[in-house]
Amino acid sequence: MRQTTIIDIAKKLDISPSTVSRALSNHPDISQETKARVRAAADEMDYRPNTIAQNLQKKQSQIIGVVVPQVKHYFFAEIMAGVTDVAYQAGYTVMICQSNEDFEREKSNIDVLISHRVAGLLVSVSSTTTDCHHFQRLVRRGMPLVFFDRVCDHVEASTVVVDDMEGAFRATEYLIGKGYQRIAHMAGPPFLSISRLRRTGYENAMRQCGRPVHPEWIIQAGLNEEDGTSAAEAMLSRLNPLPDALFCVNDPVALGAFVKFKERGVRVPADMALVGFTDGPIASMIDPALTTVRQPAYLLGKSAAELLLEQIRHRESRKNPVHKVLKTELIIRQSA
Amino acid sequence: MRQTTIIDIAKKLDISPSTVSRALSNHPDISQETKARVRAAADEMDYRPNTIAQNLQKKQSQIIGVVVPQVKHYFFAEIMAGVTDVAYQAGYTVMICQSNEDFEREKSNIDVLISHRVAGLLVSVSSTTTDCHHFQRLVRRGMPLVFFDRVCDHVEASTVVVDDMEGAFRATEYLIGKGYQRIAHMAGPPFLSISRLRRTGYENAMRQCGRPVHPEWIIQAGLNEEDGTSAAEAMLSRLNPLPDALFCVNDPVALGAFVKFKERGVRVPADMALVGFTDGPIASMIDPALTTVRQPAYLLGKSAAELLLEQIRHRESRKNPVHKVLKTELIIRQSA
DNA sequence: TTGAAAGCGCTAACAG
DNA sequence: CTGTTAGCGCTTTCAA
Repeated sequence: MRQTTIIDIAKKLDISPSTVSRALSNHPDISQETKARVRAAADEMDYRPNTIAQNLQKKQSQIIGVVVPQVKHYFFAEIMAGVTDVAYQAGYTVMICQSNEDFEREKSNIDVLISHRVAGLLVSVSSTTTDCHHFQRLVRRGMPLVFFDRVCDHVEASTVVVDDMEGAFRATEYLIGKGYQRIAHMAGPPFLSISRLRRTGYENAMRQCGRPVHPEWIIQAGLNEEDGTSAAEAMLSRLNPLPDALFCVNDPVALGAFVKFKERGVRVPADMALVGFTDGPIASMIDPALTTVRQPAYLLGKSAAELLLEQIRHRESRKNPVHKVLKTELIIRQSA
Repeated sequence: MRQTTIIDIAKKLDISPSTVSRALSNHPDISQETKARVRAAADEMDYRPNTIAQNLQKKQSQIIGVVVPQVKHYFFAEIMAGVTDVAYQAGYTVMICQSNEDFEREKSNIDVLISHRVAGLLVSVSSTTTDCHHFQRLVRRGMPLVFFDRVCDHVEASTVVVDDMEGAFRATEYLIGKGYQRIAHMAGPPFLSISRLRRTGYENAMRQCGRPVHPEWIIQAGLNEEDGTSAAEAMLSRLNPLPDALFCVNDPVALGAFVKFKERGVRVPADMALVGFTDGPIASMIDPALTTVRQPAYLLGKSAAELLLEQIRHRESRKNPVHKVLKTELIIRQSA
């Protein structure tokens, strides 16, 4: 598609391209009359500035690069909404890549975004990411970078997360307070910060209340519904006596377990209390409704984007990483 | 962030930038030895090609622009997953904008994407979009453009949609076959193609089975859960006798109505059969599980992206818009 | 097999 | 107030 350029306008008006450029950017030096003529011509010729050329010249773009594990997960989709809104307000556009929880793809996504000379990077690492050296290099070279939700330790970058440990602690504490005796935990992929923190929150609450932490009560699962279902299957066949309460690393896993329990006639909450983490749109819709830890997803995306913009605009802020922790809230419903 | 350029490499190796460029793109003219040296240096210096410069030179980018009403809606998030995957495979990146169902923002999104000289555009129009002239202009000027799900009539662009009318027809037909007597419909925003088609499908099924189409049985709603809730509220207070079945424009609306029914003691399906459209992740989780028309969201995104790539790569295909219609499937569960 | 030079569209000194 | 010029990083003729 052939687009009108500043030169086309200049020719038509018989003035120089620089005058057109200045007129378009409302430079004070240019006369009102010229500005008016230029604007009229630009309008008529359907001129759209070539951001590519502008960016090349300015040696940086107004693009925010985002890498998420899976766009379709409600949690990330909601975060994206926050990011996109903030970016739009600030005149930035977002370029989005999904890693599909694959480390290699994550690296290649980053490369692509770097090649596009994005102004900054927003990333939530994949569950298979164990090596964070490429992030360290980026930061060292001055690339504005903010991790959200799933962070890389040992990287001097700003982060925005929720109080995973605290949220998990409160949820477990709540179950203990309700008198449940055998409280199990379905944990997420071990390398992920969120998995570790939530698990630790669970363990701390147990210990602090004088409960033993039985290793067999910690069931390794993933992050998806299927993982919850299969982990529940395993739990049902292996544990005797069965736990009477289950705190899951996130909603999807809790929902997967819920489905299995229903299928097997395990009543929630009578036989098994159930608590999730996220408070996605499904939580309140199931019966019994899911007790869960609410994460402010939109706000998380918004904050991450704001932090990144701050870093993009102020070089110094890059040196002082900020670690923002958003409050979660235990939403008590019928499942526990 | 200062990035290594082709010139840095050239200086270091004491050869010309053009040689470096050619070596990097594996040009046959360059000797193996030079190529090896260049590649080694590029690696060592952590060189990343400047896509902006490449694009400026090629006068087009490897970016696909996407405009959706709301990224956080499951349906669109899933579509995005399809788009993103296809784009990644083909070496394209996706730039995403959300219109938030606002016509002005939609236009401004398009402007931004055009300014970035995207290779093509994928759009699902907002519910407030009634004027499609800007799209017509784009197409006339040769911009590859594919509408998905929500299309603009009278624009010579390719489209990928599901068989909305057919899906709605089958759903309604099913309700009739089950013996329901007073089948109502909650319709979406009137300007949207999907709203009109689904409504028509409902009406056609009613007529074809010799049922009268009572205007008061068609309740105007929106597309979100809140809309379903308030529409149900209105229905409950205004209609007497109450319908005994309700076909909704989409899942969220059905879910919103479901919540209201539960609250008011209207039993589903005993007092009111309920059918949705989409088959999002909530549908199967509620109790009774929602009977709904399944839309292949991921496939829709994938097809739209493929169609767009085709148009980007082959000029001629732009002249012959393709209209792809994906099959839906009636998923029968317990709510009807 | 390699180098020099021009140009993609735009901005910003510098000059007038 | 406006024009000239150079240059952002890269590719690509045209020459050598």
